[in-house]
Amino acid sequence: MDFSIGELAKRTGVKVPTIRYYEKEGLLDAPLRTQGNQRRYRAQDLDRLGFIRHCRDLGLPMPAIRDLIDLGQHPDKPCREADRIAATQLQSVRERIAHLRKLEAELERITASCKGGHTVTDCNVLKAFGDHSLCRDEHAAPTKA
Amino acid sequence: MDFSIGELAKRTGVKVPTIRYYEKEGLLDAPLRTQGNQRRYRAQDLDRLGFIRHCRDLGLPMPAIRDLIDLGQHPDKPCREADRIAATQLQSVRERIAHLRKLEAELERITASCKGGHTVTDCNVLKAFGDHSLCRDEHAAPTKA
DNA sequence: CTTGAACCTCTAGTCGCTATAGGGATTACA
DNA sequence: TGTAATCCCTATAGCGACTAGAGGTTCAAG
Repeated sequence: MDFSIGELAKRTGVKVPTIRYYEKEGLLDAPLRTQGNQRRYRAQDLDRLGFIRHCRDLGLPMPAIRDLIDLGQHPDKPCREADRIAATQLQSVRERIAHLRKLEAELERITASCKGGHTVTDCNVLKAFGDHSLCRDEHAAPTKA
Repeated sequence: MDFSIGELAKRTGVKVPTIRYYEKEGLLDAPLRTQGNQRRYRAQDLDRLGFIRHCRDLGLPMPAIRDLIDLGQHPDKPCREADRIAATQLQSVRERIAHLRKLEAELERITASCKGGHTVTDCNVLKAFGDHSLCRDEHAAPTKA
């Protein structure tokens, strides 16, 4: 019926300190304790932690997960908000991909410029790292919105 | 000839506290100071900071930048190391892209599952966030090597 | 000579954990 | 019942790469 934090960790693949951290951050409810002050969890905590873990794997930041959990507690609310969170995350993922693809292109160009020139003095790689004007594109990190 | 930290910031687009941080971390040499203890920079510092900034824009972690700078100070060394750093970074960028593309696919699927079902009770988006078995692929974050 | 902008150092906060220290609880087995 | 192994507890500090703020000093222009 009840199980320890170690059991919960084993069943979900989430590490023990991380579980305690989620509790402190309010993503997991504080569970009952034994007389000796140890946490004892139930099936519903397993579900909740599985939800959190999947959201984290999908890259959602913790405030977004908090919002989704709150939403899950109010079954009558419209699910527009959940959809908005998913869409926002999708957009952010796409922006990060776009940025990384530019980096990929520049880094390809930079590594290709190494003709085995042997010493640092005439090293195109070092030159390329130093000089943005050699780049085809802008590629500065996006100011996170 | 010499200029202040604010000037250096303006010319490179790197913020003043960040410049001080780079100095503390050993990426920038400690510059000369005025009698009143204010930093005064020269052209070479501008070049160095430009190099650092471009590397950061390309996503290089600070230890890699440190290595490149060290390398630049020893013109006789082979540039193999610089090439290796670039190649490593390229690989890491490619891995991150691969991961994000999986997330993108799952998030597309999740957002598409919202048929405007109106309330949370029958919200496919929330279900999808909670249940990895609905996903087509593995998409957990890669354990960073 | 005064004003106001720019500078100084130091500390703490960001995010999502992870690691460690220094202890107490539980469980399995003899 | 004793004891040893393994678990669990709290609290604090660290990661990377900055950013923000407090509280005080110096510089440059008028």
